[in-house]
Amino acid sequence: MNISRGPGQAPKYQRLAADLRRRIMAGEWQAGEALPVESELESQYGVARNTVRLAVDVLVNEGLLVRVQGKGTYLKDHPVLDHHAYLSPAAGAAATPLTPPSLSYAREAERAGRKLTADFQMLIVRATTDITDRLRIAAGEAVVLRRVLRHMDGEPWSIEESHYPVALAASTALMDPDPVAGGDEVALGAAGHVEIGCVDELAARMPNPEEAQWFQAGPGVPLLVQLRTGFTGKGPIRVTETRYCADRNRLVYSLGERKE
Amino acid sequence: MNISRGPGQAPKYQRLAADLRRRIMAGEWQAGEALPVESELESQYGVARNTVRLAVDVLVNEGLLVRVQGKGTYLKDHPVLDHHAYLSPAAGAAATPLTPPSLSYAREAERAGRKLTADFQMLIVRATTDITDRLRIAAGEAVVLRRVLRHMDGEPWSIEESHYPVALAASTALMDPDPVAGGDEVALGAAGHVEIGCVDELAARMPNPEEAQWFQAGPGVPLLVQLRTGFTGKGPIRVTETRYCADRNRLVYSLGERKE
DNA sequence: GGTGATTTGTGCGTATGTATT
DNA sequence: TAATACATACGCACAAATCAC
Repeated sequence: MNISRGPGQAPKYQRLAADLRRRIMAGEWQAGEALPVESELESQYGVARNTVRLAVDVLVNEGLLVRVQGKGTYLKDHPVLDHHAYLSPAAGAAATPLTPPSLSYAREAERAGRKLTADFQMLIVRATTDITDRLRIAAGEAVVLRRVLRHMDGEPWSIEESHYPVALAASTALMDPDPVAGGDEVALGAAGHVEIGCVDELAARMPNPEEAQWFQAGPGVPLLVQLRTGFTGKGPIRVTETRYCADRNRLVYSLGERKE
Repeated sequence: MNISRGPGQAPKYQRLAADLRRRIMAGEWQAGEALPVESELESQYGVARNTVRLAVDVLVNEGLLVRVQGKGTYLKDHPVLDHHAYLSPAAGAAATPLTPPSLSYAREAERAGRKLTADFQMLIVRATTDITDRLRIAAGEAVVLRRVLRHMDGEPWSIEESHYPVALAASTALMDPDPVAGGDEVALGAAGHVEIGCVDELAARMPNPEEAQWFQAGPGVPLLVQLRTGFTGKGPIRVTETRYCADRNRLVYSLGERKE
Protein backbone atom coordinates (compact mmCIF):
# COMPACT_ATOMS: atom_id res chain seq x y z
CA MET A 1 0.00 0.00 0.00
CA ASN A 2 1.24 3.43 -0.92
CA ILE A 3 0.74 6.04 1.73
CA SER A 4 2.77 8.84 0.22
CA ARG A 5 1.02 12.09 0.88
CA GLY A 6 -0.55 13.92 -2.00
CA PRO A 7 -2.26 17.28 -1.90
CA GLY A 8 -5.66 17.29 -0.25
CA GLN A 9 -4.88 13.97 1.40
CA ALA A 10 -4.99 13.11 5.04
CA PRO A 11 -1.64 13.15 6.88
CA LYS A 12 0.55 10.12 6.49
CA TYR A 13 0.18 8.94 10.06
CA GLN A 14 -3.60 9.05 9.77
CA ARG A 15 -3.55 7.12 6.51
CA LEU A 16 -1.17 4.64 8.08
CA ALA A 17 -3.49 4.34 11.08
CA ALA A 18 -6.44 3.83 8.75
CA ASP A 19 -4.62 1.07 6.87
CA LEU A 20 -3.63 -0.68 10.08
CA ARG A 21 -7.23 -0.35 11.30
CA ARG A 22 -8.43 -1.91 8.07
CA ARG A 23 -6.00 -4.79 8.43
CA ILE A 24 -7.06 -5.29 12.03
CA MET A 25 -10.75 -5.28 11.15
CA ALA A 26 -10.04 -7.63 8.27
CA GLY A 27 -8.79 -10.08 10.87
CA GLU A 28 -5.15 -10.11 9.82
CA TRP A 29 -4.21 -10.56 13.48
CA GLN A 30 -5.99 -12.43 16.24
CA ALA A 31 -7.04 -10.86 19.53
CA GLY A 32 -4.00 -10.69 21.78
CA GLU A 33 -1.63 -11.29 18.89
CA ALA A 34 1.39 -9.06 18.27
CA LEU A 35 1.52 -6.68 15.34
CA PRO A 36 4.69 -6.24 13.28
CA VAL A 37 7.34 -4.33 15.23
CA GLU A 38 7.78 -0.63 14.60
CA SER A 39 10.91 -1.03 12.51
CA GLU A 40 9.06 -3.54 10.34
CA LEU A 41 6.23 -1.09 9.82
CA GLU A 42 8.77 1.63 8.97
CA SER A 43 10.10 -0.42 6.10
CA GLN A 44 6.71 -1.83 5.07
CA TYR A 45 5.36 1.67 4.59
CA GLY A 46 8.58 3.61 3.97
CA VAL A 47 8.09 6.21 6.69
CA ALA A 48 10.00 7.45 9.71
CA ARG A 49 9.65 5.72 13.04
CA ASN A 50 8.02 8.88 14.40
CA THR A 51 5.24 8.51 11.87
CA VAL A 52 4.72 4.87 12.77
CA ARG A 53 4.43 5.85 16.41
CA LEU A 54 1.95 8.62 15.66
CA ALA A 55 -0.19 6.12 13.75
CA VAL A 56 -0.02 3.49 16.47
CA ASP A 57 -0.84 6.23 19.01
CA VAL A 58 -4.11 6.79 17.21
CA LEU A 59 -5.11 3.15 17.48
CA VAL A 60 -3.95 2.88 21.08
CA ASN A 61 -6.12 5.88 21.94
CA GLU A 62 -9.05 4.21 20.25
CA GLY A 63 -8.54 1.27 22.54
CA LEU A 64 -7.68 -1.11 19.70
CA LEU A 65 -4.02 -1.74 20.52
CA VAL A 66 -1.85 -1.97 23.60
CA ARG A 67 1.90 -1.39 23.66
CA VAL A 68 4.24 -3.30 25.92
CA GLN A 69 7.73 -1.94 26.25
CA GLY A 70 10.35 -4.45 25.27
CA LYS A 71 7.80 -6.87 23.85
CA GLY A 72 5.65 -5.43 21.15
CA THR A 73 2.29 -4.02 20.17
CA TYR A 74 -0.74 -6.20 20.62
CA LEU A 75 -4.37 -6.37 19.62
CA LYS A 76 -6.49 -5.76 22.67
CA ASP A 77 -8.53 -8.62 24.00
CA HIS A 78 -10.95 -8.22 26.85
CA PRO A 79 -13.85 -10.30 28.04
CA VAL A 80 -16.81 -8.16 29.05
CA LEU A 81 -18.81 -8.80 32.20
CA ASP A 82 -22.41 -7.71 32.44
CA HIS A 83 -23.45 -6.22 35.73
CA HIS A 84 -27.18 -6.07 36.44
CA ALA A 85 -27.70 -2.62 37.90
CA TYR A 86 -31.46 -2.99 38.10
CA LEU A 87 -34.12 -5.66 37.73
CA SER A 88 -37.67 -4.39 37.74
CA PRO A 89 -39.73 -6.22 40.36
CA ALA A 90 -42.01 -9.06 39.25
CA ALA A 91 -45.48 -7.91 38.22
CA GLY A 92 -47.85 -7.57 41.16
CA ALA A 93 -45.08 -7.55 43.72
CA ALA A 94 -45.42 -5.05 46.54
CA ALA A 95 -42.96 -2.21 46.81
CA THR A 96 -39.78 -3.99 47.84
CA PRO A 97 -36.35 -2.76 48.75
CA LEU A 98 -34.23 -2.46 45.63
CA THR A 99 -31.69 -5.10 44.94
CA PRO A 100 -28.50 -3.98 46.60
CA PRO A 101 -25.83 -3.51 43.95
CA SER A 102 -23.10 -5.12 46.00
CA LEU A 103 -25.06 -8.32 46.34
CA SER A 104 -26.00 -8.58 42.71
CA TYR A 105 -22.43 -7.78 41.85
CA ALA A 106 -21.22 -10.76 43.82
CA ARG A 107 -23.91 -12.97 42.27
CA GLU A 108 -22.93 -11.78 38.81
CA ALA A 109 -19.31 -12.69 39.40
CA GLU A 110 -20.21 -16.08 40.75
CA ARG A 111 -22.46 -16.81 37.81
CA ALA A 112 -19.62 -15.95 35.46
CA GLY A 113 -17.36 -18.28 37.41
CA ARG A 114 -15.07 -15.50 38.54
CA LYS A 115 -13.63 -14.67 41.91
CA LEU A 116 -14.55 -11.32 43.43
CA THR A 117 -12.48 -9.79 46.21
CA ALA A 118 -12.86 -6.40 47.82
CA ASP A 119 -10.96 -3.91 49.94
CA PHE A 120 -12.94 -1.70 52.24
CA GLN A 121 -12.37 1.76 53.70
CA MET A 122 -14.60 3.90 55.87
CA LEU A 123 -13.92 7.64 56.07
CA ILE A 124 -15.65 10.73 57.28
CA VAL A 125 -15.12 13.55 54.81
CA ARG A 126 -16.50 16.91 53.79
CA ALA A 127 -18.63 16.19 50.75
CA THR A 128 -18.44 17.96 47.42
CA THR A 129 -21.50 19.77 46.13
CA ASP A 130 -22.11 16.85 43.76
CA ILE A 131 -22.93 14.80 46.82
CA THR A 132 -24.54 17.40 49.10
CA ASP A 133 -26.90 18.60 46.37
CA ARG A 134 -28.24 15.09 45.92
CA LEU A 135 -28.43 14.36 49.64
CA ARG A 136 -30.09 17.75 50.18
CA ILE A 137 -27.71 18.73 52.94
CA ALA A 138 -25.58 21.84 53.36
CA ALA A 139 -22.55 22.24 51.11
CA GLY A 140 -19.39 21.10 52.82
CA GLU A 141 -21.25 19.09 55.45
CA ALA A 142 -19.51 15.95 56.66
CA VAL A 143 -20.64 12.60 55.30
CA VAL A 144 -19.76 8.99 55.92
CA LEU A 145 -17.86 7.69 52.93
CA ARG A 146 -17.71 3.93 52.58
CA ARG A 147 -15.40 2.88 49.78
CA VAL A 148 -15.16 -0.56 48.21
CA LEU A 149 -12.34 -1.39 45.82
CA ARG A 150 -13.21 -4.53 43.92
CA HIS A 151 -10.97 -7.02 42.13
CA MET A 152 -12.16 -9.73 39.80
CA ASP A 153 -9.81 -12.70 39.54
CA GLY A 154 -7.11 -10.37 40.88
CA GLU A 155 -7.80 -7.79 38.19
CA PRO A 156 -8.90 -4.31 39.36
CA TRP A 157 -12.58 -4.02 38.63
CA SER A 158 -14.57 -1.21 40.18
CA ILE A 159 -14.48 1.60 42.72
CA GLU A 160 -17.66 2.10 44.71
CA GLU A 161 -18.05 5.09 47.00
CA SER A 162 -21.20 5.36 49.10
CA HIS A 163 -21.97 8.62 50.91
CA TYR A 164 -24.37 8.83 53.84
CA PRO A 165 -25.33 11.88 55.89
CA VAL A 166 -23.64 11.61 59.28
CA ALA A 167 -26.96 12.31 61.01
CA LEU A 168 -28.41 9.26 59.31
CA ALA A 169 -25.46 6.95 59.78
CA ALA A 170 -25.00 7.82 63.44
CA SER A 171 -25.75 4.94 65.78
CA THR A 172 -25.86 2.45 62.89
CA ALA A 173 -23.33 -0.08 61.69
CA LEU A 174 -22.42 2.38 58.94
CA MET A 175 -20.13 4.08 61.43
CA ASP A 176 -18.08 0.90 61.76
CA PRO A 177 -14.87 0.66 59.76
CA ASP A 178 -15.95 -2.67 58.31
CA PRO A 179 -18.28 -3.88 55.60
CA VAL A 180 -21.81 -4.59 56.82
CA ALA A 181 -22.80 -8.23 56.40
CA GLY A 182 -25.56 -8.31 53.81
CA GLY A 183 -24.76 -4.82 52.62
CA ASP A 184 -25.08 -1.27 53.87
CA GLU A 185 -28.84 -1.26 53.29
CA VAL A 186 -29.26 -3.82 56.07
CA ALA A 187 -27.82 -1.31 58.52
CA LEU A 188 -30.04 1.42 57.15
CA GLY A 189 -33.10 -0.82 57.22
CA ALA A 190 -32.43 -1.70 60.86
CA ALA A 191 -32.56 2.03 61.58
CA GLY A 192 -35.91 2.32 59.82
CA HIS A 193 -34.63 3.72 56.54
CA VAL A 194 -35.86 1.45 53.78
CA GLU A 195 -34.88 2.45 50.28
CA ILE A 196 -37.85 2.33 47.92
CA GLY A 197 -36.47 4.07 44.88
CA CYS A 198 -33.36 5.49 43.34
CA VAL A 199 -32.12 7.70 40.54
CA ASP A 200 -29.16 6.58 38.48
CA GLU A 201 -27.10 9.08 36.53
CA LEU A 202 -24.79 7.48 34.00
CA ALA A 203 -21.77 9.11 32.49
CA ALA A 204 -18.52 8.20 30.79
CA ARG A 205 -15.18 9.95 30.94
CA MET A 206 -11.48 9.27 30.69
CA PRO A 207 -9.78 8.26 33.93
CA ASN A 208 -7.46 10.61 35.74
CA PRO A 209 -3.92 9.31 36.34
CA GLU A 210 -4.66 7.77 39.75
CA GLU A 211 -7.71 6.01 38.39
CA ALA A 212 -5.86 4.83 35.31
CA GLN A 213 -3.10 3.43 37.51
CA TRP A 214 -5.49 1.70 39.86
CA PHE A 215 -7.49 0.16 37.04
CA GLN A 216 -4.30 -0.66 35.12
CA ALA A 217 -6.11 0.98 32.25
CA GLY A 218 -3.99 2.20 29.39
CA PRO A 219 -4.96 5.02 27.04
CA GLY A 220 -8.16 4.50 25.13
CA VAL A 221 -10.08 2.97 28.02
CA PRO A 222 -12.86 5.18 29.41
CA LEU A 223 -14.64 4.81 32.73
CA LEU A 224 -18.34 4.15 33.01
CA VAL A 225 -19.64 6.06 36.01
CA GLN A 226 -22.90 5.28 37.78
CA LEU A 227 -24.14 7.80 40.34
CA ARG A 228 -27.03 6.31 42.29
CA THR A 229 -29.10 8.38 44.71
CA GLY A 230 -31.28 6.23 46.97
CA PHE A 231 -34.55 7.41 48.45
CA THR A 232 -36.92 6.44 51.20
CA GLY A 233 -40.41 7.93 51.22
CA LYS A 234 -38.99 10.93 53.03
CA GLY A 235 -36.03 11.83 50.87
CA PRO A 236 -32.52 10.86 49.79
CA ILE A 237 -30.47 8.72 52.14
CA ARG A 238 -27.38 7.85 50.15
CA VAL A 239 -25.37 8.64 47.05
CA THR A 240 -23.25 5.85 45.62
CA GLU A 241 -20.78 6.50 42.84
CA THR A 242 -19.45 3.42 41.12
CA ARG A 243 -16.71 3.66 38.54
CA TYR A 244 -16.14 0.81 36.12
CA CYS A 245 -13.41 0.22 33.61
CA ALA A 246 -15.46 0.32 30.43
CA ASP A 247 -13.40 -2.24 28.53
CA ARG A 248 -14.43 -5.02 30.93
CA ASN A 249 -17.87 -3.95 32.13
CA ARG A 250 -21.37 -3.23 30.97
CA LEU A 251 -24.32 -2.18 33.06
CA VAL A 252 -27.70 -3.81 32.44
CA TYR A 253 -31.10 -2.39 33.39
CA SER A 254 -34.21 -4.55 33.07
CA LEU A 255 -37.18 -2.23 32.92
CA GLY A 256 -40.94 -2.57 32.73
CA GLU A 257 -42.60 -5.94 32.83
CA ARG A 258 -40.31 -8.89 33.26
CA LYS A 259 -39.69 -11.29 30.42
CA GLU A 260 -38.85 -15.00 30.66
CA MET B 1 9.34 24.33 38.78
CA ASN B 2 12.25 22.05 38.00
CA ILE B 3 11.32 19.08 35.90
CA SER B 4 14.81 17.82 35.08
CA ARG B 5 14.79 14.06 35.18
CA GLY B 6 16.60 12.28 37.94
CA PRO B 7 17.03 8.55 38.29
CA GLY B 8 13.93 6.69 39.34
CA GLN B 9 11.79 9.65 38.37
CA ALA B 10 8.90 9.72 36.00
CA PRO B 11 9.67 10.89 32.44
CA LYS B 12 9.84 14.61 31.82
CA TYR B 13 6.70 14.79 29.74
CA GLN B 14 4.71 13.04 32.44
CA ARG B 15 6.01 15.33 35.13
CA LEU B 16 5.26 18.29 32.88
CA ALA B 17 1.74 16.97 32.33
CA ALA B 18 1.32 16.52 36.08
CA ASP B 19 2.43 20.08 36.75
CA LEU B 20 0.09 21.48 34.13
CA ARG B 21 -2.72 19.36 35.57
CA ARG B 22 -1.99 20.77 39.01
CA ARG B 23 -2.05 24.33 37.67
CA ILE B 24 -5.32 23.62 35.87
CA MET B 25 -6.92 22.13 38.98
CA ALA B 26 -5.62 25.07 41.02
CA GLY B 27 -7.71 27.26 38.77
CA GLU B 28 -4.87 29.09 37.08
CA TRP B 29 -6.96 29.23 33.93
CA GLN B 30 -10.68 29.58 33.45
CA ALA B 31 -12.83 27.14 31.48
CA GLY B 32 -12.44 27.95 27.81
CA GLU B 33 -9.34 30.06 28.41
CA ALA B 34 -6.13 29.59 26.43
CA LEU B 35 -3.04 28.09 28.00
CA PRO B 36 0.42 29.50 27.28
CA VAL B 37 1.54 28.66 23.74
CA GLU B 38 3.89 25.76 23.20
CA SER B 39 6.97 27.94 22.71
CA GLU B 40 6.17 29.68 25.99
CA LEU B 41 5.96 26.36 27.80
CA GLU B 42 9.24 25.28 26.17
CA SER B 43 11.04 28.18 27.78
CA GLN B 44 9.07 28.07 31.04
CA TYR B 45 10.15 24.48 31.59
CA GLY B 46 13.33 24.36 29.52
CA VAL B 47 12.38 21.38 27.38
CA ALA B 48 12.05 20.62 23.68
CA ARG B 49 8.82 21.33 21.88
CA ASN B 50 8.37 17.61 21.36
CA THR B 51 8.27 17.13 25.11
CA VAL B 52 5.73 19.91 25.54
CA ARG B 53 3.56 18.29 22.92
CA LEU B 54 3.80 14.87 24.57
CA ALA B 55 2.71 16.42 27.86
CA VAL B 56 -0.19 18.29 26.30
CA ASP B 57 -1.14 15.08 24.48
CA VAL B 58 -1.62 13.44 27.86
CA LEU B 59 -4.04 16.10 29.04
CA VAL B 60 -5.87 16.20 25.72
CA ASN B 61 -6.39 12.44 25.95
CA GLU B 62 -7.77 12.90 29.46
CA GLY B 63 -10.31 15.27 28.01
CA LEU B 64 -8.97 18.28 29.94
CA LEU B 65 -7.61 20.32 27.03
CA VAL B 66 -8.47 20.94 23.41
CA ARG B 67 -6.04 22.11 20.75
CA VAL B 68 -7.01 24.38 17.89
CA GLN B 69 -4.58 24.70 15.04
CA GLY B 70 -3.51 28.26 14.47
CA LYS B 71 -5.08 29.46 17.68
CA GLY B 72 -3.89 27.73 20.79
CA THR B 73 -4.63 25.20 23.49
CA TYR B 74 -7.70 25.66 25.63
CA LEU B 75 -9.27 24.39 28.79
CA LYS B 76 -12.28 22.33 27.86
CA ASP B 77 -15.68 23.69 28.74
CA HIS B 78 -18.85 21.74 28.11
CA PRO B 79 -22.34 22.01 29.46
CA VAL B 80 -23.87 18.62 30.21
CA LEU B 81 -27.41 17.71 29.27
CA ASP B 82 -29.29 15.07 31.22
CA HIS B 83 -31.38 12.71 29.19
CA HIS B 84 -34.07 10.78 31.05
CA ALA B 85 -33.79 7.27 29.67
CA TYR B 86 -36.40 5.85 32.02
CA LEU B 87 -38.99 7.03 34.49
CA SER B 88 -40.60 4.30 36.55
CA PRO B 89 -44.39 4.47 36.28
CA ALA B 90 -46.34 6.11 39.09
CA ALA B 91 -47.28 3.72 41.87
CA GLY B 92 -50.47 1.80 41.16
CA ALA B 93 -50.43 2.61 37.47
CA ALA B 94 -51.34 -0.22 35.15
CA ALA B 95 -48.72 -1.66 32.84
CA THR B 96 -48.24 1.14 30.32
CA PRO B 97 -46.16 1.45 27.21
CA LEU B 98 -42.73 2.69 28.11
CA THR B 99 -41.93 6.29 27.47
CA PRO B 100 -40.53 6.45 23.96
CA PRO B 101 -36.95 7.68 24.12
CA SER B 102 -37.31 9.98 21.15
CA LEU B 103 -40.21 11.82 22.76
CA SER B 104 -38.54 12.29 26.09
CA TYR B 105 -35.44 13.39 24.26
CA ALA B 106 -37.34 16.16 22.56
CA ARG B 107 -38.98 17.15 25.83
CA GLU B 108 -35.62 17.21 27.56
CA ALA B 109 -34.18 19.51 24.94
CA GLU B 110 -37.14 21.83 25.12
CA ARG B 111 -36.96 21.99 28.90
CA ALA B 112 -33.29 22.97 28.64
CA GLY B 113 -34.24 25.66 26.14
CA ARG B 114 -32.31 24.06 23.32
CA LYS B 115 -33.24 23.36 19.74
CA LEU B 116 -33.27 19.73 18.62
CA THR B 117 -33.11 18.80 14.96
CA ALA B 118 -32.83 15.38 13.37
CA ASP B 119 -31.88 13.68 10.14
CA PHE B 120 -33.55 10.42 9.30
CA GLN B 121 -32.56 7.39 7.23
CA MET B 122 -34.35 4.10 6.66
CA LEU B 123 -32.36 1.13 5.42
CA ILE B 124 -32.79 -2.58 5.10
CA VAL B 125 -29.60 -4.33 6.10
CA ARG B 126 -28.27 -7.70 7.15
CA ALA B 127 -27.95 -7.47 10.90
CA THR B 128 -24.88 -8.31 12.95
CA THR B 129 -25.12 -11.05 15.55
CA ASP B 130 -25.29 -8.33 18.22
CA ILE B 131 -28.70 -7.49 16.85
CA THR B 132 -29.96 -10.88 15.74
CA ASP B 133 -29.13 -12.49 19.10
CA ARG B 134 -31.24 -9.94 20.90
CA LEU B 135 -34.09 -10.09 18.39
CA ARG B 136 -33.92 -13.90 18.46
CA ILE B 137 -33.77 -14.19 14.70
CA ALA B 138 -31.32 -16.03 12.47
CA ALA B 139 -27.83 -14.59 12.11
CA GLY B 140 -27.50 -12.46 9.00
CA GLU B 141 -31.24 -12.06 8.60
CA ALA B 142 -32.38 -8.76 7.13
CA VAL B 143 -33.75 -6.12 9.46
CA VAL B 144 -35.25 -2.68 9.07
CA LEU B 145 -32.75 -0.12 10.29
CA ARG B 146 -34.15 3.30 11.12
CA ARG B 147 -31.40 5.78 11.90
CA VAL B 148 -31.83 9.17 13.53
CA LEU B 149 -28.94 11.63 13.62
CA ARG B 150 -29.69 14.32 16.17
CA HIS B 151 -28.30 17.82 16.48
CA MET B 152 -28.76 20.11 19.47
CA ASP B 153 -28.49 23.81 18.67
CA GLY B 154 -26.65 22.75 15.53
CA GLU B 155 -24.15 20.69 17.49
CA PRO B 156 -24.01 16.93 16.72
CA TRP B 157 -25.64 15.15 19.60
CA SER B 158 -26.59 11.51 19.23
CA ILE B 159 -26.91 8.63 16.79
CA GLU B 160 -29.90 6.38 17.27
CA GLU B 161 -30.24 3.16 15.30
CA SER B 162 -33.40 1.11 15.72
CA HIS B 163 -33.55 -2.40 14.30
CA TYR B 164 -36.81 -4.22 13.62
CA PRO B 165 -37.33 -7.70 12.17
CA VAL B 166 -38.60 -7.34 8.61
CA ALA B 167 -41.42 -9.76 9.35
CA LEU B 168 -42.62 -7.45 12.09
CA ALA B 169 -42.16 -4.19 10.25
CA ALA B 170 -43.83 -5.42 7.06
CA SER B 171 -47.11 -3.68 6.33
CA THR B 172 -46.47 -1.02 8.97
CA ALA B 173 -45.27 2.55 8.68
CA LEU B 174 -41.82 1.32 9.72
CA MET B 175 -41.23 0.42 6.08
CA ASP B 176 -41.64 4.06 5.06
CA PRO B 177 -38.49 6.07 4.53
CA ASP B 178 -39.75 8.77 6.89
CA PRO B 179 -39.98 9.29 10.62
CA VAL B 180 -43.26 8.09 12.12
CA ALA B 181 -45.24 10.89 13.73
CA GLY B 182 -45.30 10.22 17.45
CA GLY B 183 -42.46 7.73 17.21
CA ASP B 184 -41.87 4.26 15.83
CA GLU B 185 -43.78 2.67 18.71
CA VAL B 186 -46.98 4.18 17.36
CA ALA B 187 -46.54 2.20 14.17
CA LEU B 188 -45.79 -0.95 16.14
CA GLY B 189 -48.72 -0.38 18.45
CA ALA B 190 -51.05 0.02 15.49
CA ALA B 191 -49.93 -3.45 14.37
CA GLY B 192 -50.71 -4.87 17.78
CA HIS B 193 -47.16 -4.89 19.16
CA VAL B 194 -47.18 -2.96 22.40
CA GLU B 195 -43.88 -2.74 24.20
CA ILE B 196 -44.24 -3.51 27.89
CA GLY B 197 -40.64 -3.87 28.94
CA CYS B 198 -37.07 -3.39 27.82
CA VAL B 199 -33.52 -4.25 28.71
CA ASP B 200 -30.88 -1.55 28.52
CA GLU B 201 -27.23 -2.45 28.18
CA LEU B 202 -24.89 0.46 28.86
CA ALA B 203 -21.32 0.67 27.73
CA ALA B 204 -18.65 3.25 27.06
CA ARG B 205 -15.92 3.20 24.46
CA MET B 206 -13.81 5.51 22.37
CA PRO B 207 -15.35 6.55 19.05
CA ASN B 208 -14.04 5.21 15.78
CA PRO B 209 -12.85 7.83 13.27
CA GLU B 210 -16.20 8.23 11.54
CA GLU B 211 -17.98 8.62 14.83
CA ALA B 212 -15.39 11.06 16.11
CA GLN B 213 -15.76 13.11 12.96
CA TRP B 214 -19.53 13.13 13.09
CA PHE B 215 -19.62 14.08 16.73
CA GLN B 216 -16.81 16.59 16.23
CA ALA B 217 -15.30 14.88 19.22
CA GLY B 218 -11.60 15.28 19.74
CA PRO B 219 -9.39 12.82 21.58
CA GLY B 220 -10.32 12.18 25.19
CA VAL B 221 -14.05 12.13 24.57
CA PRO B 222 -15.66 8.70 24.94
CA LEU B 223 -19.06 7.62 23.73
CA LEU B 224 -21.81 6.46 26.03
CA VAL B 225 -23.69 3.65 24.31
CA GLN B 226 -27.18 2.54 25.24
CA LEU B 227 -28.46 -0.70 23.69
CA ARG B 228 -32.18 -1.05 24.37
CA THR B 229 -34.04 -4.26 23.54
CA GLY B 230 -37.81 -3.79 23.66
CA PHE B 231 -40.24 -6.57 24.46
CA THR B 232 -43.91 -7.30 24.12
CA GLY B 233 -45.38 -10.17 26.11
CA LYS B 234 -44.30 -12.49 23.32
CA GLY B 235 -40.68 -11.57 22.86
CA PRO B 236 -38.28 -8.92 21.54
CA ILE B 237 -39.52 -6.56 18.86
CA ARG B 238 -36.73 -4.06 18.47
CA VAL B 239 -33.14 -3.24 19.34
CA THR B 240 -32.21 0.42 19.54
CA GLU B 241 -28.61 1.49 19.89
CA THR B 242 -28.09 5.09 20.86
CA ARG B 243 -24.64 6.59 20.97
CA TYR B 244 -24.01 9.79 22.90
CA CYS B 245 -20.97 12.01 23.10
CA ALA B 246 -20.09 11.57 26.77
CA ASP B 247 -18.76 15.08 27.28
CA ARG B 248 -22.21 16.59 26.68
CA ASN B 249 -24.61 13.91 27.84
CA ARG B 250 -25.67 11.90 30.84
CA LEU B 251 -28.37 9.26 31.01
CA VAL B 252 -30.77 9.27 33.93
CA TYR B 253 -32.84 6.33 35.17
CA SER B 254 -35.52 6.87 37.81
CA LEU B 255 -36.19 3.51 39.40
CA GLY B 256 -38.52 2.13 42.04
CA GLU B 257 -41.15 4.30 43.64
CA ARG B 258 -41.36 7.83 42.37
CA LYS B 259 -40.24 10.71 44.51
CA GLU B 260 -41.65 14.26 44.49
C1' DG C 1 -8.91 41.26 -0.07
C1' DG C 2 -4.11 40.41 1.00
C1' DT C 3 0.17 40.02 3.94
C1' DG C 4 2.70 38.70 7.55
C1' DA C 5 3.06 37.07 12.31
C1' DT C 6 1.62 33.61 15.41
C1' DT C 7 0.39 28.96 16.71
C1' DT C 8 -0.54 24.28 16.21
C1' DG C 9 0.11 20.11 12.88
C1' DT C 10 3.08 16.97 10.36
C1' DG C 11 7.33 14.68 9.27
C1' DC C 12 12.10 13.65 9.29
C1' DG C 13 16.57 12.42 11.69
C1' DT C 14 19.24 11.01 15.71
C1' DA C 15 20.52 9.39 20.23
C1' DT C 16 19.82 7.15 24.43
C1' DG C 17 17.01 4.76 28.12
C1' DT C 18 14.48 0.68 29.73
C1' DA C 19 12.06 -3.67 29.62
C1' DT C 20 11.86 -8.22 27.67
C1' DT C 21 13.69 -12.26 25.70
C1' DT D 1 25.39 -10.84 28.01
C1' DA D 2 23.50 -9.56 23.82
C1' DA D 3 19.76 -8.59 20.86
C1' DT D 4 15.24 -6.82 20.27
C1' DA D 5 11.53 -3.58 20.84
C1' DC D 6 9.23 0.09 22.75
C1' DA D 7 9.94 4.82 25.49
C1' DT D 8 11.87 9.22 25.94
C1' DA D 9 14.10 13.36 24.34
C1' DC D 10 16.40 16.55 21.52
C1' DG D 11 16.68 19.15 17.09
C1' DC D 12 15.03 20.89 12.58
C1' DA D 13 11.91 22.17 8.76
C1' DC D 14 7.84 23.16 6.64
C1' DA D 15 2.53 23.03 6.31
C1' DA D 16 -1.88 24.78 7.62
C1' DA D 17 -4.98 27.54 10.23
C1' DT D 18 -5.95 31.81 12.48
C1' DC D 19 -5.75 36.57 13.37
C1' DA D 20 -4.31 41.40 13.36
C1' DC D 21 -3.36 44.86 10.39
